[in-house]
Amino acid sequence: MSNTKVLPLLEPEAAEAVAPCCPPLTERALSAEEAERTAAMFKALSDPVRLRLFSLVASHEGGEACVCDISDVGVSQPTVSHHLKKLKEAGLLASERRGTWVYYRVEPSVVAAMAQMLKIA
Amino acid sequence: MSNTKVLPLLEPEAAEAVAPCCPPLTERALSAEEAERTAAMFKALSDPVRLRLFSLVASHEGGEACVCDISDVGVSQPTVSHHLKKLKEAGLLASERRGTWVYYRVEPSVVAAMAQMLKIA
DNA sequence: CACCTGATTCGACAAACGTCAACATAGACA
DNA sequence: TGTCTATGTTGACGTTTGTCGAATCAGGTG
Repeated sequence: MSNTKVLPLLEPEAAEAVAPCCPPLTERALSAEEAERTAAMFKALSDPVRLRLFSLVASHEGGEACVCDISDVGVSQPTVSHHLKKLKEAGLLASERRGTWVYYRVEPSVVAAMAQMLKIA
Repeated sequence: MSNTKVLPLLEPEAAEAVAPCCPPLTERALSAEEAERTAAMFKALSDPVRLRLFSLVASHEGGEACVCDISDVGVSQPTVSHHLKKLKEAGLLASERRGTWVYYRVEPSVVAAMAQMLKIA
């Protein structure tokens, strides 16, 4: 196939959309588009396996973890890869290959935006 | 179905599921059961329509809203009812019938628990 | 009582999702 | 070069989810 394909590291659209998107949910009602974008972030954490993977990365020393360190969550390796991809597409994780292994780390600003929305009262 | 400790303010089911579940995700990795319970809460907010309904209730004056006040989110009324039920089952909303109308309000402790999990350093 | 309005439940269907086995790709090393 | 290990991708399958129309329930009013 083509060797000039674009790497979906962190789509500029997602990066821009997430940062200024989120007033606290008590402040005002969300528009349809805001709800669409925001729901996508929550959906990324709505699966038990994904949530475990995310917590494994988030709680790992150094703030990042190799896939090999977090693959023991009770599903097959392709499934782990699939979930990590979803977390990456949602902007919650970033990945980087260093030699043999691929490391994932949390994208703090996106998670902070989610937390801010849940600032009730 | 009832377990050891139940907070008086919450439905037994919801209190059981939510109360002791949530260290910050950076603190340690979630167990399978913790992830199961927690993912259910995030799943409740993972749909755009549900998220809009939730924000409509949360941002409504007095902290509660009649179904009739928030039904205009672009789906049929049975669908609205279905989503409100899901939010209630997840412990995020509580409902009360007063005469003709049914009022929904946010369950602050549950939302606070979710926010605490996203406290990323 | 009958009638009306607000809200939920039921039944059905298409779309989205999670999962796996098989295959493909990337890098290390001999 | 070839082989081995670590990740990612593909294709398929069963389950779950979101949606609606129709029916039903609940409460107020005449």
